[in-house]
Amino acid sequence: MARILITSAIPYINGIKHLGNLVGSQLPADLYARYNRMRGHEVMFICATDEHGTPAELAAAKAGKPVAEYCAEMHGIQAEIARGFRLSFDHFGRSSSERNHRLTQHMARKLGENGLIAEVVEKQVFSVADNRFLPDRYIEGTCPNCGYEKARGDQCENCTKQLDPTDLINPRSAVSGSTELEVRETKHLYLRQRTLKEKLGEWIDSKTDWPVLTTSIAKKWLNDGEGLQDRGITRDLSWGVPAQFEGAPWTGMEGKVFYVWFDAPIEYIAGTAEWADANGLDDTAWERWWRTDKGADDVTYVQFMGKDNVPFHTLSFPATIIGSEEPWKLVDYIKSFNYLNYDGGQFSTSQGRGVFMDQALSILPADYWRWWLLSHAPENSDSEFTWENFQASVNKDLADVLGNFVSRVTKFCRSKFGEVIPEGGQTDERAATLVEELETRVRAYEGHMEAMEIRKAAGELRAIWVAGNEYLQSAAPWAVFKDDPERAAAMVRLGLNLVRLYAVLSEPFIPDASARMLAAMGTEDRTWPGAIAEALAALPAGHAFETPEVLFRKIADEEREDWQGRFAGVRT
RNA sequence: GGGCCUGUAGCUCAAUGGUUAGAGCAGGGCGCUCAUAACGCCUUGGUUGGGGGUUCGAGUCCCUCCGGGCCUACCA
Repeated sequence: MARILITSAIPYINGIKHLGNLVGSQLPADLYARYNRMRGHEVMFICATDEHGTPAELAAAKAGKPVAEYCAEMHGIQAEIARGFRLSFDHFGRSSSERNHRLTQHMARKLGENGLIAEVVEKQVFSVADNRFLPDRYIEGTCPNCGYEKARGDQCENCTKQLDPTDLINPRSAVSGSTELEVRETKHLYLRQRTLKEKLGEWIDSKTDWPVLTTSIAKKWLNDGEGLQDRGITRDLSWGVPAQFEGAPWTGMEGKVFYVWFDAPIEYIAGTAEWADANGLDDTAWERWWRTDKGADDVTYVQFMGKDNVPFHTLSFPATIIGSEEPWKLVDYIKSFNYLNYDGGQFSTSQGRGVFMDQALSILPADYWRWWLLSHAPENSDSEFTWENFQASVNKDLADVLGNFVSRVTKFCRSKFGEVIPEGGQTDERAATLVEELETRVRAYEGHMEAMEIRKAAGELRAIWVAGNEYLQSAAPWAVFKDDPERAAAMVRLGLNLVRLYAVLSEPFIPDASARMLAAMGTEDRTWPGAIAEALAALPAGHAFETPEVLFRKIADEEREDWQGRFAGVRT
């Protein structure tokens, strides 16, 4: 039994995430966690909300609420939606937790003691009306290059020219529109990543099995231009982890907080501590997942994230861990994803374009989305959601191939033998052929799941479902029944056992349907199949079952057209 | 501007430099009737974005052009 630590990139607090966010981190992480639990491994699966930073403060202000209250509320909403999608976190924490405050400050202090923090005085734009320093992109003005009037301080989206906020003509605050802007001096702490460049480079080079997407982004940041740069890890904000605390080896940081990207990954650790707290366990319970001096030596740590998160997980966070010179567990494998696009364009939170997690669940149950998203996960390149494709995949794969298989087996048995696994008869060579095929396919499925080849795993699982229909078609128990009911009984017994086997194999993808299939078969036996022949004998003759309601309903053309129109425009 | 990824059948995607480029869906034909008009079998369909090169051999490696995407360090 292995011990596997899994973290999903933590979703930002300001609003409900769309399906692209879901499929880029939380959903594949959940798939992997569920699979490993099914295989009997000890799994710790942690996620949280990422609650600090300028956008959170602005979103709270817009909602007319204190930021702490706003975040608490949004955390509750996101947690509820995560449950709706059956995301099986062992704990869904908060980066604003007391645990994360303490651990973030601890890390900063260690880094300071190890000479890895520099104090830097720099100039930043301050908005008097907003009473806050503005990040570059929150300053708008006319582009000096192309004349576009809504250019941002970091870059003009019209001509793509890189800008400095002071380049802008008629600069104004993107928050309030105020033009009362001043350049002020402010002191910040910098993490001296340059010092760690060599160690980080060696570490990345040792990860030869990581996805190209992951290592190429890391290497680019490490080696491009002047190489890895030191990075500011504090901000002039009020909501966050205070950068000044008892024993901190620096002064003059009053009223400043750590940068959200400094404290967010630390929340993976703090979130595990929150898990221990929530379950009444002491520190040793979470430290055995994270401290290699306290039992985490045999842990395999896998992170899931969208490609935009990669630099922070390959460089900044490891710099924090390595720089602390404490025995924290470093990540073993990073699975990164490209983006999911929506019907020819991008999902857009600001424009309300695309399907958001709450809307998705209001239309169809979680399994429908889980299946489509996972079987189309953007592993190698950006992929695209279209309603036609969604409808076709769900109807064919879930309703016709799997759902109808369960339906035809159970209903045939009910009408000929009653709702009990029938006895008697022998299976023939067709059954042997099926067992042989499943043996190969199940092992291939396991291989893909272990390698986190999600689309390939989905394809293999589907082929396993199809094999059941092929068997029934060639065995034709409905014809055999007419003059040899016992032989038909053996075929049906096999078919009903296939339903149980499919429930077990499919659990990571479609947990609700899996549970319904097991319930219908009247069993709680979720044993992962070793030898297929044995697994197909789990339900003995005489065992009672129930004929389930339709497992997956089909999506009608009119529904699809309705949804297509509903999610094209601006969210109301 | 720079870096990386990407372009394969109508659609979504596969193919350690090695037979005749494969699947699923859609399309066509046949079969079956247990089942959610479902299932099974057979089948049409490709100058692998264009051009050049390396190689006994290129979807794959190199150059170039065209198209799409991401990142580019103060959004997260």
